[in-house]
Amino acid sequence: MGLDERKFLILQAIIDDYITTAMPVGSRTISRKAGVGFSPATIRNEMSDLEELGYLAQPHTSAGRIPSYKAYRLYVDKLLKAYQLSNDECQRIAEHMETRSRQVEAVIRRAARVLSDATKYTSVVVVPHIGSLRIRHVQIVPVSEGVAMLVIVTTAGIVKDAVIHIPEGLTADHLYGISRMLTEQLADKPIESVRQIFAEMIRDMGQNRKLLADAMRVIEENIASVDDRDVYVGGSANLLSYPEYADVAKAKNFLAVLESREMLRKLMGSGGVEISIRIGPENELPELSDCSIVTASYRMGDQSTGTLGIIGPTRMDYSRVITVLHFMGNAISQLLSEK
Amino acid sequence: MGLDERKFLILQAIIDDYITTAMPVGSRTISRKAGVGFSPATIRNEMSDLEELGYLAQPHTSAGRIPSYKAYRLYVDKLLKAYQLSNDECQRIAEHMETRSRQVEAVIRRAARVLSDATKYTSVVVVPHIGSLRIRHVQIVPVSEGVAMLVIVTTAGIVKDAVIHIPEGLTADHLYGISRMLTEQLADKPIESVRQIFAEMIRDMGQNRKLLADAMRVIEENIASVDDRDVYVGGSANLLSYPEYADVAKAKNFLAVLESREMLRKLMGSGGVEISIRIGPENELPELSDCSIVTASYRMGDQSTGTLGIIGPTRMDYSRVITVLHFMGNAISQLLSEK
DNA sequence: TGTTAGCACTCAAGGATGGAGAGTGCTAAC
DNA sequence: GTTAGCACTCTCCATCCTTGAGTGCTAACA
Repeated sequence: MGLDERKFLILQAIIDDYITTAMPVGSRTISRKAGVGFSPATIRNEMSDLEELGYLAQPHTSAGRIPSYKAYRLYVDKLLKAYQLSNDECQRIAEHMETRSRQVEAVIRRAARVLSDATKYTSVVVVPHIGSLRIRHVQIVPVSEGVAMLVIVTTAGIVKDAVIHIPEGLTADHLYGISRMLTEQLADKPIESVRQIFAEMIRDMGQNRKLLADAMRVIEENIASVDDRDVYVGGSANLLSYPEYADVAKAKNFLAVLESREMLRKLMGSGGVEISIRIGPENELPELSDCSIVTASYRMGDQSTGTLGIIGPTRMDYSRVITVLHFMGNAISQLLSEK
Repeated sequence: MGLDERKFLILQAIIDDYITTAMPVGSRTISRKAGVGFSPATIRNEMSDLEELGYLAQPHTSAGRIPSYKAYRLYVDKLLKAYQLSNDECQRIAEHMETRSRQVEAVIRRAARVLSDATKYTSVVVVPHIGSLRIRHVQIVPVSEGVAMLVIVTTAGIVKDAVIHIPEGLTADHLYGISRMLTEQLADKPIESVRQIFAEMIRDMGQNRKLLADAMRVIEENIASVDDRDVYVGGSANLLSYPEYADVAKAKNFLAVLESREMLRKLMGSGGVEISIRIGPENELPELSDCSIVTASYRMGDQSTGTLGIIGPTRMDYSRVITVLHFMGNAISQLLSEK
C-alpha cells in the first residue's frame, strides 16, 4: 500500500489543521476543507490506511487523528523543495533588525529577539566559532601583580579577553613590547593557527629570551579559553503559550535545557547544512522529544559561520519558520559582513 | 489593640508554616507546634485579632489563615536584626564558587548559578557600573574602512568594546598613535571623568590637529555606549516548582520580566543598602506583586559595587535567603578584589 | 470498484450531586 | 483569661449522567 496523491493531500490537510489547532483532526473537518472533494466516510477510510502506515495516531477511539513523527518528516521533506521567502513581512523584519551598532554581540542579541518575536517560538543564536577569524590586534594589559588581561581583536569586530597569570619579573613595558611583537606576528592569521606560529617563534628565539618564551606559553594556553561560549536565547517564555506546555513540569524541564548553554550549543550543531530540521525523537534529549529544532546558518566575515535556530513544538509552522530563518540568516550575514 | 508577645509568636509560627507548606494555616496546626502552649480555641481568638489588625487573611471561611504583605514586612524587619551566617553550608557554597578563572564575567555567571542552586529561587546578578572603574588601557583597532573597535581595559579586569566609525583619512598608524596617547592621558582615571579630560585635551590642542580632535569626539560619544548592560540570571525555571506558579500564564509573565534585562536592572537597584528587601506590592511591577526581591551588594576593586539578588515568592525563606546573599556577597567581593 | 449514507458504538469533557474533612465562630463552662 | 463543645461553612473529590464529536462497519449507489 503506497502513498498516492490523495493520501498525501489528506495527510497534508490533517497536518495543516493540527498545526493551527493542536487538536485531533476528524474526518468531517477535512472533508469540509477546500480542495478536498470527498465525504467524511471516504476520508475515514483513507485515514485508517494512513494510520496503518504509521503516519497518523489516535489518542483514543472516537477522537480524531494526530500526525506522527513520520508524518512530519514526510511533510517537511516534501515541503523543503518548495519554500520561498515571504515578501511583505521581510520588510517588517528588516526594520526591526535595523540597529546603529554593527557590534557583533548587539546584532546577534537583536536577531534572537526578532526571531522569537516573528515566529512566537523560542530562538537560539550561536556566535560563530572564532577559530577561523583573523587576528587584528593583540594586547596584554597588566591589571595587578602577576595578573594581566589578554585582549584579542579579530576581524568582524569581535573582541575576546581572558585573564592570564604572567611570569614574575615582567614589567608593563615588557608586556607592551610583547603585545607589539605579537600583533606584528599574528596580524591577519586565523586564531586556530596561533599555536603553530608560537611554536615556530619560540624555536627561532635566542635562549636568552626565556622570559618571552614563558609569556608566550602562558598566552598560548589561554588562547583556547578565548573561545566562543556565546549562545543567545530569545523568547524562552514563548513556548509556554502552547497547550503542549500547559503542564508546568514539562515547561520547567524545557527551561532547564535552555539554561544549559553547553547543551544548547550541542543541539544547534547544524553540520553545515543550509537548513537542518530535527523533529521530535530525532533530538537526542528526551526533554525535547516533542519539540522540533530548525536551524539555519549565517556567515560572518569571510568564512566563519554561526547558527540560528528555532525550537518549537513538533507541530510548529515549519513553512513559516523555514522562511523566516532563511531570511534572517541572510540578513545577519549581510549586517556582519558589511564593509 | 497592640501586638503583644503572644500575638507575635503566633504570627511567626503561622508565617513559618506557610513558608514551607504554601497552604492556609489552621489553629490546630499552630497549637500543636512546640513552643506554643495554647489550645486551638485560644489561637483562633488571637488569629481573629491578627486578621483585624491586617496581618492575616482568609481565602474563604473555614479555610486557615495566610499571612498578608504587612505580616511579612513585620516578620522581616524583626528578623533582620538577628540573621547570621550558616556555618557548614558556607563551605559547600565556597567550593562551588571555586573557579580557576578570575575573569569577572566567569565569576558573576558562576555566582548566579550557585545562588539559584543554593536557594532554589531565581537569582539575578548585576555587574557593577563601570563608570567608577579606572582605565588601564585604551586601544583603537581598525577593522574595516571607516570602522574600528574601541577597546577599553579597566581595573578589575573588565574589558569593554564598542564599534566606532572613524573619520576618513585616519590610517592605522594614526589610530595606534591616538591609542598610545589616550592610554597615557587616561591611565588611572575613572571612566566617568573621560568626558572632562577630553574636553581639556581638545582645548589644549593646536588647531592643526583637527583630525585628532574629530577622532576623540567620536570616541567620547561612544564611551557612553561602553556601559554595563550585563545582567545574569540563574535558575529562571526554579520558580515554576512552586504552587504559586502552577498557573502557566503567571509563569509566562514572570519569565517575560526576566527576559527584559533593562527591567531587571531597574528592579535590582538596591540603593546602596547592604540588604534590601522588597515584598510583593513594594515592587513596582504588577507581574511581581506576589514576588519578593531580596538584594545585597558586592564590591569590585576599590569602590564600584554590584548587586546580587534573589526573586522568589513572597512566602520565601527570607532567613535563609538573607544568609546566603550575605555570604555570597562577601565571597564575590573577595574573588573580584583578590590581588 | 470506488464512493457515500446510515447507524451503532466509544470515549472524553463538562455539569450536577453528595459526602468527607478541615477549619471557623460562638457560647458556655472552668 | 482559657478551653471544650458544637453548629456551620466551604473546598475538595469521587461519582454519575449527559452531550457531542468522531469512528468503524455495512449496505446501497454510480
